[in-house]
Amino acid sequence: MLPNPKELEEKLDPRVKRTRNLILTSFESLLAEKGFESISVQDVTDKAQVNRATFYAHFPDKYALLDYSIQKMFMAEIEKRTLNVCSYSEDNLRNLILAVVEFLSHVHTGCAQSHQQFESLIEGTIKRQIFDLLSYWLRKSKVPTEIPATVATWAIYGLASHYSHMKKRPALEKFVDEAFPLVAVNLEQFA
Amino acid sequence: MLPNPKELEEKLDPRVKRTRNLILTSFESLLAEKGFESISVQDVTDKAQVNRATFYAHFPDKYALLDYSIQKMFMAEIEKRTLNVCSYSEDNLRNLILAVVEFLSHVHTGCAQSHQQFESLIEGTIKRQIFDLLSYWLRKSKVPTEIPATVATWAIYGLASHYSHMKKRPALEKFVDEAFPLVAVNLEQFA
DNA sequence: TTTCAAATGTTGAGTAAGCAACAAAGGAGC
DNA sequence: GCTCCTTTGTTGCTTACTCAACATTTGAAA
Repeated sequence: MLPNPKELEEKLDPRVKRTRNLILTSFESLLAEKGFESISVQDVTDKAQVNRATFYAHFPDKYALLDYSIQKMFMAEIEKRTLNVCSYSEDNLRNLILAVVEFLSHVHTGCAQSHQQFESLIEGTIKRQIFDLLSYWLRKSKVPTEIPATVATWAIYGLASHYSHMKKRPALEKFVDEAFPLVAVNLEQFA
Repeated sequence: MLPNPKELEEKLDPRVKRTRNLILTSFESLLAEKGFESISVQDVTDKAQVNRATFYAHFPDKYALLDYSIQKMFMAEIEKRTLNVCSYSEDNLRNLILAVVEFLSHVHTGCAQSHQQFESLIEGTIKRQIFDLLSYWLRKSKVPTEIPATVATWAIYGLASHYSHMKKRPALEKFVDEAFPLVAVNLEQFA
């Protein structure tokens, strides 16, 4: 179920793809300039050179746009490591942790401001993505995966959030090496 | 009459502006890769991500597109020097010669191949632009300007063409200094 | 508190772009 | 000559985008 959104969006009307990209690009460049809350739909459509009514034809509001944007960026991080076309293994799990950490760090450096509101929106979106990915990895399992996937999801996000907020960040590799076993233990039955 | 095409095109439907820009950008990047004759309308619309039928809604054929492209690029060169909002003076004339020389040189370096066919299409377009500009410069004259403007137009283009085809080009300033009086003499009655 | 400007969503009618299918015109190779 | 394939323009129908106008909501200043 997971590795296919590509096919879907490639069959979209070219105008739709173009418009969404214009909106997305505009939004991401605005995020680099100022805080999410101070960005208006006007701002986005002005910079994208798209009519405001068109925006609402694609997104219910700017929160949906943030969600969409986060999803796309995170997915890119996942696909870069081909974690979207595989199953559970310790190695993949380690890479997933790395991906989440790098993604969150990237968000914190790339966005002008990130208030609590903003961060928790991201948190929800990313945790959903992680959970879906883990569920996909464990899809062949004969035992229920919901609980272990949930635990792992929260643990991974928590680790990444912690790391990206640390004042003195340790080396990435070292940090992941230390944290990894604590997550892996919850999933070792699927290895 | 001359300095206003801006206003006109700023009132265009945003979709039209967007589409024309996509087509134009695609075309200019293709010109940098291969010869004009070997570029098909397909090539242009593929790279522009625009439907082929849409192309024909904007341009009769690829020759019209070339014309449009040359006009825009040349106009940019003219506007950069604010030669579109002034009247005849020796100084402006010198700058015009410089602009044409630089434009033609730019074309010869920026385009992959330029056959005779291609060059004469450009020649026609540019000469029309030069002539219109000179006519605009002389618009307040009480005597007929057609003949002198024609002579100057051909002279200027000829100089630029000559320069941009030279094997060993002399310094630009030196060349223009030498050529300038020969053109100016035809227009000195308007100074 | 009141006021006022700015942002949010929504609507209906007009216009541009996409698409598939077509006839016709080269151009390359046999 | 012929075939085959590509490119060229064109068309009718569908879908997406634009625009102006509207009623609400929000937030900041008076």
